[in-house]
Amino acid sequence: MEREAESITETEATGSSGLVVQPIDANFSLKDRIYDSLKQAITSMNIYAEDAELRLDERKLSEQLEISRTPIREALARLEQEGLVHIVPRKGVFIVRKTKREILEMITVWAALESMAARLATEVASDADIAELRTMFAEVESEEAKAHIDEYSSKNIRFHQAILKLGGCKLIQDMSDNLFIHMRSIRARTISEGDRAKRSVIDHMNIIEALEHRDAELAERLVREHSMNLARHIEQYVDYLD
Amino acid sequence: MEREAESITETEATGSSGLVVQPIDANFSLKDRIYDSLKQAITSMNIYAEDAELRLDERKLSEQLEISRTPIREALARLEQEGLVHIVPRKGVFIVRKTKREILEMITVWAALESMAARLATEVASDADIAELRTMFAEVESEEAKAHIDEYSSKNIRFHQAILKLGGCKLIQDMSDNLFIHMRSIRARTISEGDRAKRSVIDHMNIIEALEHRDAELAERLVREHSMNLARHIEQYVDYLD
DNA sequence: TTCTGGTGTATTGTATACCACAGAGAAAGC
DNA sequence: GCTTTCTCTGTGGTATACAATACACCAGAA
Repeated sequence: MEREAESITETEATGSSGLVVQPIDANFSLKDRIYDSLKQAITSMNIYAEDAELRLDERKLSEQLEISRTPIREALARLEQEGLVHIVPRKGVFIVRKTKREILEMITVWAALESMAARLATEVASDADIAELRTMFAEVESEEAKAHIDEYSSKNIRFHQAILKLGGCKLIQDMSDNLFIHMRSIRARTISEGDRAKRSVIDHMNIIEALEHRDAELAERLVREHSMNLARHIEQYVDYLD
Repeated sequence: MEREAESITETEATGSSGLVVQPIDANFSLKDRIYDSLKQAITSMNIYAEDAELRLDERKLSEQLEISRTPIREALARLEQEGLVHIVPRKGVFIVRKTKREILEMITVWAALESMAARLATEVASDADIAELRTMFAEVESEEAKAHIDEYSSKNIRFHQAILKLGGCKLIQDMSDNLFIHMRSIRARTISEGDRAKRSVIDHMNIIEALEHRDAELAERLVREHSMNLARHIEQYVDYLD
């Protein structure tokens, strides 16, 4: 009993008022939180701006976050593996600017994944799920969101994510999400150009109809061509990359 | 200026005028070498064996490799991001055993990527490159490699990698390589079952012909169905996973 | 003045010490 | 003899100290 008292006083001095539930930070280590935090920070900044600061300073980060460099370095190692940053030995950590070619390749992969998802969706998705696409579609089109680029762009992405989800393949979703992260910063600047928004709406409608008719070939083709059109558009008109 | 850069081909512009000492090993830090080493070690072991040791001990590794734990931990962080290992806080580092469902999803993604590569190949690959497939095909079929599972399997993979390469999309190649790493340990055990090897050879020949005829639709479909057949086969007959 | 060489500083790479927690085994109580 | 609890050990998590190197700046000589 005395030993009990001793050990308690030593370890849990802080939360002594009955029933302090603190399971919170148990499952997540610093490394994970820093990873999420950095990823969030990187993806939300415009890395293609002229004055963008692409260098990450470990020491500065450790001071800001009030932790040591070790977990930061592990988080950075993960980010490098994911392709968001590039670590140059003895030089520093730099946020990666994707080249135009890399962007185009990401869109190509995206086209491959989403068209496969659409194909799968014609087999496994429920009628109700497909019907929901129409609701989402109505939202995107009706709200004049086309005027508000940001909003339109994000709803547009959500439409595509919905299709990816309908395929029922978790891996496709995850890989696509990762691609979207890299493309997010440029999508807003491309979707609004020309009459692409209008054509995009038509494409979406056709895709929905193909899914409703359970036409695997057509759904796959429409999704693929829709994405590849974006690639062609970027190839022709975008030149702020590189 | 950028246009200038674009016109220049991506060849390595090493100034080849006398006294090229060494491009230098300075680009590789311990962390990178450990990463490669561990990846190599993990992919070459049979992680589905009953007695497989799935636990990785940081300290033991540091003693074996005669370096400190820090770079090892960074390498492990990268491997975790890649999905090869799973780090459980305060418990340990474990090599990931893919579930049957995950394997099937990887094959699905692979089908999506390779069928897209085949489609692209019909547009961008040179006749010579496609012709080379026949050479490779002959090797695979003739050498009675079918008896030697390992050899046949590796050549089989190389055939598919060749198609992926013909598409000219670097990202597709990289992502597929990553998928192959995860699948390598199970491919050898599936490819030989039943008369799959024979059917596989026929499929390959048909794919080559479709590419030669520049038939994008057919090439894409054949590649996709070839992969999805593997998925169906595994779904039905493989039960040593989970 | 300019070029070369060195030194100093800042920053990353690596090693090591310490901490917190999980799990097993031992010890004690029933 | 069984259960429970405690302690001990081993492991990963974090902090920090030290080493190596890249870059900038400065000094001296041509």
